[in-house]
Amino acid sequence: MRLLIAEDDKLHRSFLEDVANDTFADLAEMTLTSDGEGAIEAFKSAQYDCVILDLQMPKMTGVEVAKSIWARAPATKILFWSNYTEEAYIRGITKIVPAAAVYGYILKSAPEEQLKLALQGVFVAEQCVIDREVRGVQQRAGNRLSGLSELEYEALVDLCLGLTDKAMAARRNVSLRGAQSRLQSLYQKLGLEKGDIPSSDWGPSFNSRTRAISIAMTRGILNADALRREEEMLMSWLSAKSH
Amino acid sequence: MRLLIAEDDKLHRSFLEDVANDTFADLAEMTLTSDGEGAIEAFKSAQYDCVILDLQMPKMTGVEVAKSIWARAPATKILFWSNYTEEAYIRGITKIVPAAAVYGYILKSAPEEQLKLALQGVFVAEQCVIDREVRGVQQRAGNRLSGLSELEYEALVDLCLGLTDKAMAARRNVSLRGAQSRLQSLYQKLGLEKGDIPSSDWGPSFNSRTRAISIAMTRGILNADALRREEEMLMSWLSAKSH
DNA sequence: AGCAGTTCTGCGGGAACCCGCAACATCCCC
DNA sequence: GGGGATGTTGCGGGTTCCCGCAGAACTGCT
Repeated sequence: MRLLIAEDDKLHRSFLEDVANDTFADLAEMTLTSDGEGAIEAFKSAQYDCVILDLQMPKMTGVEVAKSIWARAPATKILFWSNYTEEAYIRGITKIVPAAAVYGYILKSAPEEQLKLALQGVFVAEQCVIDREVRGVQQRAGNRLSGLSELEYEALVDLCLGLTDKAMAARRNVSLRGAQSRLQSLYQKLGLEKGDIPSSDWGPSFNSRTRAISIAMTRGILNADALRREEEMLMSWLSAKSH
Repeated sequence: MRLLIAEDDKLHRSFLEDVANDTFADLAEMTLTSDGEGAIEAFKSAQYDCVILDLQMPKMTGVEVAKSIWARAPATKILFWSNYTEEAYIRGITKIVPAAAVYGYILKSAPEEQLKLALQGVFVAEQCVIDREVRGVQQRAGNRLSGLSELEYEALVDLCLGLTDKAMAARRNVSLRGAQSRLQSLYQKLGLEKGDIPSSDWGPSFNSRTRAISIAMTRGILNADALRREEEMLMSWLSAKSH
């Protein structure tokens, strides 16, 4: 077994190293990296069949690293090992996981025992091991009623970036009304009914536009990290637009 | 010396324990807790002169814990030990630190050597030890030109919570135009000039209201955690308003 | 007192936004 | 081919927002 580990926190990294050494007797090689670029480079120079990834690393998300790895070798088994159950990451993962790929998702707060089980399950037994809590979020996100569709998610991103309706329309190639329509269904999904707050005396307390952002951020549908990445994508689109 | 440590990540916690044991020979007592409530309770039942706090813990921020501790015993020496340099936390700290209090702020990413130095500096030599990076943010926040005034910060909070102008006016006890005026100066401070994006052909690309939120979040002036706390304060104000 | 700096206020107009209504266009499934 | 679900588009009007102008209040400093 050849194992690659990417984790920026040095304590967590050496912890993973210890547990891996403890769990597997047949480790042909183990490589440790502290960021996404390092992981991708390491994977290019030598093939690994098992990978442990921290989501939330400087510069590059674990999700992006996984995407690059799976693009090169779809059979690679990946265990995601993260701090929180941010919906932003979970959505990203379920979007890039290949058809029959083996992967796992476990939280850092879980006891060591569970981590060992996950390592065994994903890397040896080749089964998907998803933490209960994560599973819950994943299911909600996939649910047609409570989760956001791809289009609604796009609208949310544009909204959080601070675009106007007109700009959204231009970016997504729809009419102005089309963009507004997407916003409307987004508001509905996020639960922005008029009677949210029991009818205050000084009129409507919430501005749908900004309230939607507030809800998205507190629920973790989008986080500051994802926002920074989306900002970059917006900028590159902007410069491409002006040929 | 009597030392209290609050840190939710168990790896980091035991690391702190080791380093503290390693650094100080005269430890009369050391208590470890994994959340804010535990720390406050521990501090009530037995006096400590030195405290290490993680910001960003579940339910209660290290900032709130520090506030409670300093309210009870202003001479307590506190070392903040955090992941990132979120302006949200730094602003909170500088707001609650008593006149002549001794404290320090060091990042988890710093090498062990620096942590030891900070422990010595704050707890023994009784000097303030602030990480360079943090110091930079702190200074920018205090600067009249680039940093936000208290009023502008309030406006930002209300904005990010999704309130309407009218609701802000009601909450802050100013006229409608007053609230809008605060927003205007906020926009200006955040750098929302009209020519931000080089004059796109399809009109103004950014909605000031949402763009301001975007900038605040990516810069870390406000984070999801702080937002959730502010949300609670808003709700309690709301229910108080309707007696 | 005088003066600068900051904040609050009303007024008014132009722009942006929210959304109900109604008409299509797809696509899928029975 | 007839529902059904989903997504797009135009129209219209009521609301909210953004902001320039100008005056008033309040601070701290000389």
